[in-house]
Amino acid sequence: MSRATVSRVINGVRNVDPKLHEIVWQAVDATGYVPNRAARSLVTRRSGTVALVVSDAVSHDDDPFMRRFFADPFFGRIVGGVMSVLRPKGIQLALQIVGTQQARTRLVGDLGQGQADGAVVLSLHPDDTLPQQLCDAGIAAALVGRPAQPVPISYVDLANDAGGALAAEHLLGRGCTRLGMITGPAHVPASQDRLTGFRQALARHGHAWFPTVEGGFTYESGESAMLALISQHPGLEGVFVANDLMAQGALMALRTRDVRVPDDIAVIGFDDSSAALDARPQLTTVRHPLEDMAAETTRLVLARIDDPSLRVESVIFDPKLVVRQSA
Amino acid sequence: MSRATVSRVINGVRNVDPKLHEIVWQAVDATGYVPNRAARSLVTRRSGTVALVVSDAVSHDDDPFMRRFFADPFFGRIVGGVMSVLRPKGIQLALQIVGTQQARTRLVGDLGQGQADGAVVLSLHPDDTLPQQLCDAGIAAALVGRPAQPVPISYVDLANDAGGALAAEHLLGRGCTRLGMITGPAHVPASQDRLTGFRQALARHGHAWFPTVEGGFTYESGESAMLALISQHPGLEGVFVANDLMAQGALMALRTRDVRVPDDIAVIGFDDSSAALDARPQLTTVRHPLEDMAAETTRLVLARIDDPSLRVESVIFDPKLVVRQSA
DNA sequence: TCGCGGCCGGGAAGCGCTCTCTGGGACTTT
DNA sequence: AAAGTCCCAGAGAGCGCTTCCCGGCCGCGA
Repeated sequence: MSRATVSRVINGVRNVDPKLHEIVWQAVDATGYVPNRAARSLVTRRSGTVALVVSDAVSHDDDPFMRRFFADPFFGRIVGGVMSVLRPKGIQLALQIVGTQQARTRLVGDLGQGQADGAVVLSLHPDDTLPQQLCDAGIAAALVGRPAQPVPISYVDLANDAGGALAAEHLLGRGCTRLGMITGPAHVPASQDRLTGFRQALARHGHAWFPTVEGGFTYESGESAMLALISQHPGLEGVFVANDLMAQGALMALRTRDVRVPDDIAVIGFDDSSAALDARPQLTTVRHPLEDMAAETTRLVLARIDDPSLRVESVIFDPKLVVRQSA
Repeated sequence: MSRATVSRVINGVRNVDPKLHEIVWQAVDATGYVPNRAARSLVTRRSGTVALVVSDAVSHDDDPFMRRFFADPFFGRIVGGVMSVLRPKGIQLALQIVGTQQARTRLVGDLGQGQADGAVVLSLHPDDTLPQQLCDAGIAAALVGRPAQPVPISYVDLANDAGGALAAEHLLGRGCTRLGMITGPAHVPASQDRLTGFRQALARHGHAWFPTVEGGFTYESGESAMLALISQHPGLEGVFVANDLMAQGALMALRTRDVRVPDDIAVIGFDDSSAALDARPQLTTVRHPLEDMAAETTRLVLARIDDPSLRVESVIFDPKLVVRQSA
């Protein structure tokens, strides 16, 4: 029997005599034959791999930021989401971290040459050029989170502003009138949107202004932000915190000041991460379906690999409020 | 100029005329040439890839365990450690999750055939057959954490028992006499070792027995374990908790009972994860250098790829006590 | 019975690269 | 000056696979 026939059977193309078909599979099982991926890639010009690219401005791995980044559930949840769609299809995941401009250019070259068929991109830097480069090179790619600058590339994002609005409505619905917010870093798009949504919802209800303190998405920054907030604005009844980790810190701050939650001050977090469940009282929070979003991003990439002529697409997920004890 | 010469220049073999050398690199820069990885792999039989394999008994990705696993810093920290040694060498990381026995067999086949040059393995299941399979197939691999069953495969582990001893000595050194422990799941080797080390150190100081409660490495289990511990053993002066997350929960439990830490009860955690810094008071804990260990595991794999005749090796890291506020 | 059309299997090319082998040029040695 | 030596560039094979193309076989219709 010729290699050609075997190849046809294994790839399931064209009608091959069922008897031969059977014989081939038996032989494969018996000998434990595994096709050589490199050889196959060489001729099909497909690698059967999707890259998960983390693009940042950090060049060395021992950088504390990178350490934090990997230790943060954010990264793992995205990996989990991507894997959940790749695994059933037998597609490989290759992880790529690019910090320098040189690395970015190199990555685009490698990708363009077929190292991976497509890329799921996490662009962490506000003026990251990677999305544009990917786009120019015609690589099947999609971002998790909207690009900081307008680039014709597919992406999946969360309606962060709607999440902020959800928090506002809930707080208002509880009867809290004097509200405040602990925001994320001002330069992060998601932070901005959460603030905007919260602000607009309050404005619709006639609340023209509310105090804010900027945090850094860390436990400690949430703690100190809350301390600052309550000392400067003693009458506060409700606080929206831009992520759960900060909210957990905020809760601790309130506890040390003997402020009861939610009776004295109601607190709403954002993300519905494990920190929300680990906080006491458990956090009422806005659910950020990161796994689902990463999965959807991956599907977008896969679709584009199948049909490169597909137009650029964006999918916006709606956040949901998860009511627990803190508000 | 022939392809052979170009190949030699790019791979830096043999003495090539410096002038030609220069010309080639100029041409490469000018045309943006990127070597085809598949073609290169085909002939060199090297993929330039190392796989990070997570081997577990879970077959579907939506499994809550897998979700937890990815969201846990454990996974990310290992990825970070592996990347830190792979990245400078330009080696790719391919992520593989294998849940079923079939997937394991398939993985070994793929690896044996050259899909990756080696594997860093996270074996999560006590009677996982993967280490043995990898070993039988002669694949360059090493485990993070010792194998549950004796298998001639390289691994990197932490001297968990020494960590337990460190905690015991510190607690004793503070003058705490009536000690207790919140352990991890009994079937996890690392849990057992931490308990054993703690017990033996106490025994050396004449403490024949101490109360223990088994937890599940989660915040909530730490919280309820601590509640159980102090209600059953009111005179406790110090508690060793088998990981930081449980310790954080334990701290919260003590706080709700108005037990002062460390004055009434001293608490020591394990891992030195972000939970240790986010706890109030900040946790005194045993540092688990997971990134460094993952990096070392990767180096072991790389060494074995370079020289398959290398003998099986194990590297045991020593834990260090990080003294903060809780003990 | 012969011719034609439709399928199925095999031959062979070739994907892009590395590497051995060989030829030739330059330099050294006798 | 001739022969030997050494080193560098090019020719070409071949890695393992897919796929185009073609030949042959079978079935159906005339």
